[in-house]
Amino acid sequence: MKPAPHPGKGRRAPAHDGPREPLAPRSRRGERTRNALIAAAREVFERDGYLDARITDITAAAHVASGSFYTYFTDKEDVFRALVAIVQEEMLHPHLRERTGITDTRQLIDAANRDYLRSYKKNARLMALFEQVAHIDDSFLALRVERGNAFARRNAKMIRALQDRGEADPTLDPLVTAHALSGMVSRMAYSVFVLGQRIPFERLVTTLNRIWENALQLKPSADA
Amino acid sequence: MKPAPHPGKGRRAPAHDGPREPLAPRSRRGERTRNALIAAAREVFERDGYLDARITDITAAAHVASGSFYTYFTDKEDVFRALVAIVQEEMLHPHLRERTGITDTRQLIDAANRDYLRSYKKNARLMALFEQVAHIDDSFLALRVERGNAFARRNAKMIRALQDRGEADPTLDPLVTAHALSGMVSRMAYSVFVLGQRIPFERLVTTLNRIWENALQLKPSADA
Amino acid sequence: MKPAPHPGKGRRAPAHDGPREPLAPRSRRGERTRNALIAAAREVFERDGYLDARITDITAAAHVASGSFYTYFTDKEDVFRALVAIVQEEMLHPHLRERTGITDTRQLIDAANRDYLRSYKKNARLMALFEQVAHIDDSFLALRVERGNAFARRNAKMIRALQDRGEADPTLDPLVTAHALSGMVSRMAYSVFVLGQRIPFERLVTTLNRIWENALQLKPSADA
Amino acid sequence: MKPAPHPGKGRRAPAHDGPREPLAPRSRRGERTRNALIAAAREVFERDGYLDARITDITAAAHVASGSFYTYFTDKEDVFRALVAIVQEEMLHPHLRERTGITDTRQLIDAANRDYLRSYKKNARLMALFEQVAHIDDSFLALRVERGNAFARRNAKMIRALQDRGEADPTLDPLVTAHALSGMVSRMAYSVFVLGQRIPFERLVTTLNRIWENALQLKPSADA
DNA sequence: GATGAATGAGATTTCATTCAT
DNA sequence: TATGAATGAAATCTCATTCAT
Repeated sequence: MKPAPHPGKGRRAPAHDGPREPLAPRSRRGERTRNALIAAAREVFERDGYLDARITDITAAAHVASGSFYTYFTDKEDVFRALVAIVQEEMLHPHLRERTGITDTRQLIDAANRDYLRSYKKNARLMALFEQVAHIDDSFLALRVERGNAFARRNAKMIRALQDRGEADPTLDPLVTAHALSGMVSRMAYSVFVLGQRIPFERLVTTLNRIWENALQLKPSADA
Repeated sequence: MKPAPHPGKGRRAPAHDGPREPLAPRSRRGERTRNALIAAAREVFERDGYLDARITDITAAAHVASGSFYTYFTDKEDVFRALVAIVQEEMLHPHLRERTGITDTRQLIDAANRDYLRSYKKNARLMALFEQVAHIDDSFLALRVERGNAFARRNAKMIRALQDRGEADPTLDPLVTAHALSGMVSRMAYSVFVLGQRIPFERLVTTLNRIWENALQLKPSADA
Repeated sequence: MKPAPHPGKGRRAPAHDGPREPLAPRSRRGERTRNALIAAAREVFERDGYLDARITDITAAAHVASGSFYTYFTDKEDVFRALVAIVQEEMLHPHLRERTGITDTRQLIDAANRDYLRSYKKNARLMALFEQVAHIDDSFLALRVERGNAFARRNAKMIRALQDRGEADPTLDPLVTAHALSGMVSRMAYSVFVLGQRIPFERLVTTLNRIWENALQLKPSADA
Repeated sequence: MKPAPHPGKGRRAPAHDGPREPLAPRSRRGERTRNALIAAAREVFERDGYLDARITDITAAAHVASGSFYTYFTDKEDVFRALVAIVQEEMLHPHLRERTGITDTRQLIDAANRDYLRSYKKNARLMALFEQVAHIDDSFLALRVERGNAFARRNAKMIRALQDRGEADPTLDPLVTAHALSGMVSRMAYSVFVLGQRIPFERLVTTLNRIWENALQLKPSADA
């Protein structure tokens, strides 16, 4: 029953002789408007989903005239990109490991998983949104893939180190394993926090930790 | 726009609350047309994605007048549902395990993973499509979730049995573990066959197998 | 058809349950456009009838893009409603009787009938249109009925007063009589000014007046 | 919100080189089918109204294939015409007056009104339908007008006769009066039996009779 | 910078009518 | 005669984007 007209992705010609390019705001007022639009976009996207969100919903939520949107963004994809940028900054926990001073592998795994899941849970609606958009717009998919790869590469490095020290199953392909285990965690996060799969937080963390440890065949820990 | 057309503003509401219901074809010719439409839908969906597929593209691909679509389906979602039904029937490998007579757990895991991945690879475009639609339309998401749950329940049963026989890590939560490991495999399938992550088939299978075995802490196999 | 779009099959329903509500214009320009659309609607409706009038005919007549229609109205019914509202305001002759200072019943009847018929004649095309729409859309029928009832109640009050003063046939049911006589006049107006029944205006008024007087059994007037 | 596409009245070219003309049925089977279609048409028209009735609704109600409709009728208007013809035959009360042998004017008026109202009440849905169609299709309007005129001419004759005999107000224009009073009755019938105006049958008849008598200024009856 | 009205391309959907079986 | 699938013209309605004020 969806009316669903609209040119759909990329049917419209680029038209590069068009009007003004969206600018970075120069005045303080501009700064405020731009921020209001991003906040409103987040609100509307989370509420309606990416597809059903209309530019005018966003401007309405931002208490701004519809035309003002184009002062700062070219289209929906563009605000979304800005939103992603902001949120990623918020969610960044860089060098968690080194920072916390944890050296025990088991504790490291627990800290990483726990951290990730906690953060995912807190931003569940947003994560759902990113997931949705990744399946709609290839440029965001690429982004997500790249992030996943970086993550996996880091984990692969760790696995390789453990293998070298004889602390992990040497028959595992480090990169594939890293991909698989990271993917497993993020998939479970999606299942539980977005789809509502009923698994208690603690049991989730514990089980995922254990699977990581077992999969790598870590030596039994002292406290086990 | 969910027109959701109230009982009708004024005009006495007719008995039919909408247009004629699409019926199952009664003649051989109708059967042929319906099938042509589903085949065309598959083609168009795989080519353009769910969102950009237009009804008229489908009818054009089926060499049928646009109106004929509505003889058999109510809308895009409806053909898609029909397509899913057909494909699921095609892809059904029921009781593969028991049927093959495999009893060794390691071999069972290998057979299951290998089978799943091979099938996924073969139908990659379609799987990508299903994944996309699940992120767009909640009713399809529910379908996918349910399928995943059924799968996980089956695997959980197997894990529990192994634990009871002392062949698997007894500290693992069977259902959560099943979910996690199944999810891991399907996520990797998506990464490799849809997103094009470059991992050779054999290495993929082997690594996933090994992760399963390790995660469950299976006793070393005889041939290892 | 009242699309009456159910909550939406699957996709999470957005907050807006349909498109944007048409708003009252906020700028002078908007005011002008809205008025142009109503004027154009009147023109097109009178020319083509309600059923054959297309939205695009209206926007074309208003020299406006088709989409602009939906800035102010939801659909054909909606403009029609606006048109009715405007015309009713134009045609309102409130308290005509008291205002004119006429006290003689006969003169009052004559003034009322004459006034009504003159006005009907002047707006004949519009009246025909209203009549047509009342037979197509129940909500407009209800409107017309209500108006008729109000009218009849007023006349019934007058009849009752005359009966109380012994100046009218006491055996008549005031309300039924009022309904019947009012209906008679408006029906004749329709016959003559819309259908083109060939009766000279003066003879029409005189005869209807006389029927009213006779029906009520008014005492003969002095000038008769 | 009505989808409302369709060519609308008379937009399509006549296309006189088209397919077969609808024929009168030659076989007994054909006779049955045609009758079934008319009966079904009545049912559907009464249920959904003329505008919302679809050809396929009629064929469905008649348990006949959609194509069969065109064996007997050219379009919706055509079945409707056939329906009218049949119903008029059913409703014909010819020469009521002479038949009943009533000579007293008052009794004649009562018999005529009573008869008309009773019949109207019995066929209310159909009368509503005819009324609706008259406002939609000019050819049916003409029909109704002609019927009204014939009726009025007959009544006018009677009025003239009464005037000549000194039994009715000589200042009344007979034809206009006849039109007005007949119209009044049929309008009231519509109000009460179609629109549901709550007036008891007997009071309705009595009041209308009295208005007729008064309007004509009949001499007081013997039994009054 | 902000406003908000105007634009218009384009997909969906209906159902009367035809015609091959 | 009957069947019922196929046809296809046409109108509605949406909303991203522009631009005059």
